[in-house]
Amino acid sequence: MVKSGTVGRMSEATVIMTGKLDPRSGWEARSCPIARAVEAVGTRTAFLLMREAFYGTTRFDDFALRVGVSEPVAAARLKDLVTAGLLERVPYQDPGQRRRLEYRLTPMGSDFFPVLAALMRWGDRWLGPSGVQMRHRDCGAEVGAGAWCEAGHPVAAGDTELAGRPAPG
Amino acid sequence: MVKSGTVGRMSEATVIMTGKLDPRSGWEARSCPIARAVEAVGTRTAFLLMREAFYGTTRFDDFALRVGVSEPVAAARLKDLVTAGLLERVPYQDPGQRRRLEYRLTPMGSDFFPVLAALMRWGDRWLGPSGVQMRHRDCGAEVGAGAWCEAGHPVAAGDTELAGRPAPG
DNA sequence: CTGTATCCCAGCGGATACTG
DNA sequence: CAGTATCCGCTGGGATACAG
Repeated sequence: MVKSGTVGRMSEATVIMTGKLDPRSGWEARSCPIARAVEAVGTRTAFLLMREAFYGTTRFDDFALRVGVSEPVAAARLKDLVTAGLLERVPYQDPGQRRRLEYRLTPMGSDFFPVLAALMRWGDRWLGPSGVQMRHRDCGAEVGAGAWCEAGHPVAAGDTELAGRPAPG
Repeated sequence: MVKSGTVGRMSEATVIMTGKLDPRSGWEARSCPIARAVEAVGTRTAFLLMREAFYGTTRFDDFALRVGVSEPVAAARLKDLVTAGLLERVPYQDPGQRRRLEYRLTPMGSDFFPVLAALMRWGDRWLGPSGVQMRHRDCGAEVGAGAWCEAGHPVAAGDTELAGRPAPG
């Protein structure tokens, strides 16, 4: 989000890169990639806008309508996402039409896809089937998401060890 | 979040399952698994609490300290996560100590792991290396995350087709 | 069609104080 | 150690109106 505020008192010096977070646990802002990722994307609405982008939405109106937020909110969150580098506004021109701008995923934004895929799979599994299916265009098989180690093993929660994390407390 | 509010005006009848969202796009609350997943987890803080749970944190104080939120906030979000079914409070007793409660991941919560893994990988790749490494306990290899289809192909953004989504607009 | 400006409300979160 | 109670400010978000 790269915004000020939200976390009450904190010196400017503690704000690194994507920002803020508590001096008590220096861990947060400096190191934790999850914290930084959530921070970079922003709010719930931003997540949904990213979803729309993956679904192929490019026009402002469609973003607002399909995500179900008001125009001012859509404008603000889209701007945030552009600032964060996940989306970009590119001009285009349909034949015979005037010049327009559309929102498109940057490489950084495109690479966010596994997060959305993982969320989709989890939601379908634990919150009841949604009736929505995502298929691989090339082969038609359904798309899943998960974690694995570089040796190729699937990795579940608890199968991991962390290194490089600052001592807690 | 399973909370009221936030979305201004909307009849109770439109609130389905995990809640709220705009009647304009019936799609939201009913179908979109991503919207429901984000909704179920809740806020930024809830994400970070889930991260801590995966890192092995079980005690209230540690959650508050390591996530960097005040006790009231930690209490509220942890309660939400328990209500949502991601965490559970289980009693335990160390020898010679009094009875305690600890927060533990439910199966539903454990299965959220791929989302966190994907966020971690994305954060490290696009927001700069964090210095944190997650390794597979069994083999020591680093853990990644991504999407693939059931035929085994890796799937990137744009390689997908959606089915079952209500017509937008 | 693609936004911006303004006003208002409500939830999240910080701080402090207090209980078991 | 594990919370709860209270107060208060900030940001996100809805609604409406207006602009390029």
